[in-house]
Amino acid sequence: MPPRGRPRNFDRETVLRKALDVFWRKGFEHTSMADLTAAMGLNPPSLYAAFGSKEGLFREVLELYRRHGGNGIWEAVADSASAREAVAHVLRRSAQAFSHEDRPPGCLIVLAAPQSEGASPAICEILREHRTRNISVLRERFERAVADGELAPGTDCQALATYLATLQHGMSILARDGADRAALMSVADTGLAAWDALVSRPPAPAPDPH
Amino acid sequence: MPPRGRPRNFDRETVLRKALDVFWRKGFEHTSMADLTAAMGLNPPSLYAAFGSKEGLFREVLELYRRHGGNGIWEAVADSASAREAVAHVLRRSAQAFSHEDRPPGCLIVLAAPQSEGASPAICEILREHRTRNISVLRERFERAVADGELAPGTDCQALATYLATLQHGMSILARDGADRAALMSVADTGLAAWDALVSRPPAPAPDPH
DNA sequence: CCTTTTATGTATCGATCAATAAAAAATAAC
DNA sequence: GTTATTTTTTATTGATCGATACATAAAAGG
Repeated sequence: MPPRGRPRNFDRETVLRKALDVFWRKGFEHTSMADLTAAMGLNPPSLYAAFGSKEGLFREVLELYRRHGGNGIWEAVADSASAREAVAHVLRRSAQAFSHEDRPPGCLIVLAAPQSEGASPAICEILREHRTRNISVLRERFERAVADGELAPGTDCQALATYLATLQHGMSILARDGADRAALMSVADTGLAAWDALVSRPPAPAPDPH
Repeated sequence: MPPRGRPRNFDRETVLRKALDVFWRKGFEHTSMADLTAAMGLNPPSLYAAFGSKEGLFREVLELYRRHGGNGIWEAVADSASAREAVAHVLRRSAQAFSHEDRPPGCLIVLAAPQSEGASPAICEILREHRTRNISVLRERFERAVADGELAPGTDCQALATYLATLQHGMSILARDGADRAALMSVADTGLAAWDALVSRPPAPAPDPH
């Protein structure tokens, strides 16, 4: 049964995708409501009735990004067959996603509001939490790898996770600076080679024959 | 001999430091002229007479940052005794500088205007060139290290330089997200360990006895 | 002194910011 | 058809944006 009043003549997800594109290219602060209404094809009152405010719109855009635009970079980490596969996936998938020709370069979550002051504090905090969670996701996978025996006991999983997330966040800057897919993939491959070298177990000491 | 008219009652460099602090914390776009006049203690006409425009002020702030605020992260690369020392210096000095308690966290050049659209295109381009130059500085040092025999012939200097600059740029994001000096230094040390592992020459084949 | 020159303080410019008021339009319930 | 409900359209709102006009103040040159 349709609702009582006049039906809206736009699809919520369709216009959210338009908003995502604008926020992704221009960041939160520099995207004006005029930019959004133009891109979404809505008059301001329709936009505010549907999404509440610029900040509320961005929150919904961020959810859409995580569902469809985030490209599954981080979601696959927990289910990956090994820590190495998780690292390879994150780095290479990032290189691909950040150079996708149909999308703005780099990651919305890294690039949309890097200032600690200035942009809406709530927006900054949400994005910061997403970035911090990237580290946790990696760390937890690495800890499991230690328990599984893939990684040596005593491996500093927090340090490795922070290091890799930092590299991946830097790849957004690189992409935004115009790097092509080959350059991004080169960084990913170098990072993966570094991973292999970092976590290679030193030759196990000969077991005590006694 | 003093100039003809009424002397200005502020020191150019002193107020530039105030402006640097504001731009560093809030980025180019979200810093308003009202923020700047308040922090610098100037009325708008004095500010415009001295610096021309917000963009002109930022250009001078950027020069000041490179001279005094940049902390000598990249300047020492060309003169470093070895490629490894250059890498160690860049990573560790960044960890220190990005967590200096008297300064905003992270690097102005990475954080001030990450959007490709939106902020003044000229400002974005200047910052982008600085970041790109970071890669070149590293690459050139690595190429010299290959010529010196420190690095193996055939080493992909461009890939290594891009990888390390990407890591260093990511450290600004990490710092802006609140990481303390220990966390930043952990990333630096991990990156340095990765460097050592990446460039370690495979054992040289036994020289042909003939 | 008076003129010239430069900097300052006050007040404000038009443009744009995010967000709305009010009325007309389009549907369902009755 | 009439009413109730919701969306759309049009036209603005006060606030803030970067940047200035204008008059005054403070110095040097004559």
